[in-house]
Amino acid sequence: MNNPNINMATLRVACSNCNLRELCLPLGLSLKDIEHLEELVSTRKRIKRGEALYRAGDKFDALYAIRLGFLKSAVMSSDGREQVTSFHMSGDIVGLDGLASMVYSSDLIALEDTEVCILPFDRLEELSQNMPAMSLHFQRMLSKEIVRQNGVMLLLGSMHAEERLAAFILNLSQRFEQRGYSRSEFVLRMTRAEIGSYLGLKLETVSRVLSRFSHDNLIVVNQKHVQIMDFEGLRNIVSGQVFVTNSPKNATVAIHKADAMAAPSIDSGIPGLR
Amino acid sequence: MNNPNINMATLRVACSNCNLRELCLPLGLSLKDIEHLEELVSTRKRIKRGEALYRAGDKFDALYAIRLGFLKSAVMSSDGREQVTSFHMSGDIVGLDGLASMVYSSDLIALEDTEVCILPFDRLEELSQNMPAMSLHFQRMLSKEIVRQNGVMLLLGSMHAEERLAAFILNLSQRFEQRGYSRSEFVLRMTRAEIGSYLGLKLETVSRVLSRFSHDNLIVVNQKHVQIMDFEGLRNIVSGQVFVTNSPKNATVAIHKADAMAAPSIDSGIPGLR
DNA sequence: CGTTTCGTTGAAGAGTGTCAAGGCCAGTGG
DNA sequence: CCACTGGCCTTGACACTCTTCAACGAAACG
Repeated sequence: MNNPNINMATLRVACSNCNLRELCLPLGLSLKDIEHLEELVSTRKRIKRGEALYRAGDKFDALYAIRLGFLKSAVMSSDGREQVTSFHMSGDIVGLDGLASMVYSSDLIALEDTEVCILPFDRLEELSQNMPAMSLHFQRMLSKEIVRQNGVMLLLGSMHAEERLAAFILNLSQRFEQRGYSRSEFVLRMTRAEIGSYLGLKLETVSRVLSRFSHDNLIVVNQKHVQIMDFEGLRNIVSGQVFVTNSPKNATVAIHKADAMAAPSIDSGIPGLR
Repeated sequence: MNNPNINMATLRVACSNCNLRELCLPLGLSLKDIEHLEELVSTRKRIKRGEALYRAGDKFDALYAIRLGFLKSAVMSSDGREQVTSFHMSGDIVGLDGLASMVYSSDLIALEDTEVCILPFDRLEELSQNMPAMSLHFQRMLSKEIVRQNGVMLLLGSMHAEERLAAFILNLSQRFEQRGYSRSEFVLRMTRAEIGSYLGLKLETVSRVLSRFSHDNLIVVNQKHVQIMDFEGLRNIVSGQVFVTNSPKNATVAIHKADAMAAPSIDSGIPGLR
């Protein structure tokens, strides 16, 4: 759009200055390590809303660190149904699925204008060899994604619509908070249909459940704008204790369950997963 | 049980002789590499049916290569619901979820008496540094697991009970075949409830759908024994073209869809995923 | 300002879940 | 060897959640 020269200049990377550093880099890197890294991260790239950063079947040649924006990953079934497998925001690293067979296995689509840092894979490979900390960090990221997906499988496999949506909202809230935004008020970048695909629900169900939450004063919804009014209430729904639609179950039981929930140690980051 | 000395002796590892090598090792390792590897793989371990190799919250200190047997991974929701996230058989590497935070995030339970090779993590780390091929192979395994889980999410998020079970049976069949067993006749090592948990269904639904498949001559079921009679029929169900219960949909459309299905290139190994 | 996409809501129906009863099988102990 | 037990599987009837179909309103876009 603008003069490409100016773009290239302004887009030169500086991981050391990047305020997303804590999100995508391992802790305790030396200055020298970071210099190495800045050689790796060659350039940035901008994707407009609706465009794909890559598509299933494209040759895998890079990972991407999201600087700004919002994207979805999705896979397609043989008969054309789309399944959104995750939503990504600033600080996330995407493209991890491409490593398996050197071909991306999912589509990555920008839900709003997005800017990413390109991490070319061949240089990443070199770097891993010279920098054990980097290699380990990379493996951790992959493993974290596996753990996250375990949480989604739990959600898809054993939760009701209300639990899924409560968990979804709380998870988004948490991620916004980590990035310095409000945890209680944010704008959904995806459509109801995309939320539904991610949660294994139809868009009408998503809309209805959000309305129900709104009616019960758990949240305020206005199209894409969401404000959380009652975190505790949402958490109770995730734990499968309260169903806003039906007669409230035995309150004593609910409290006992809440106690039980306080105990577990591991925080998966996915509401509802122990 | 037996004399532990004898056990230790017979249990000394020999990756070079192991007939599962192609499954768990990267191709093109030098003899020297393999020698290194055999230092890594210290000992084996036996787990009896019903026992856990590890549990969520246990300190992560090793990966395991399954030599013989059958296991399930499962995560638990805060209110006690179990979600089976995968079934593992010989040649699989398990424990990948532990790397993320150095603590396993799932339970790994043997569904039959099982024998595994222990890959202590500290030695794996060393090895990765001296052996780039190993490090890359390891990253690929992690990425493959991510791709597999994408397939499961597709299944859980957008398929009907019959499609899920057809996909499940075909996937098992394929994995048995890869290991030299019959692809058309095998024994399920897991219960209906465990299949249901994995597929996001109740055990009664699993039972009913299997009965329906049996009634339609797609398979023969006798408790845990399954024989596939009609692969094509199962594949059609996965593609969402045929529903055995209902009136057959427009046949022409089905054929068109089948054509569309033939085109895509990537084989995810998960029936139904492009 | 028209067109399109997106979101909400209602009514009816399909697909699974729930509850319950009974059968099959392996293991155990008399 | 047989009866008993407990776990697993099957099947039916009914309830319920979610989907489907449809209509309409609101926002976004060119």
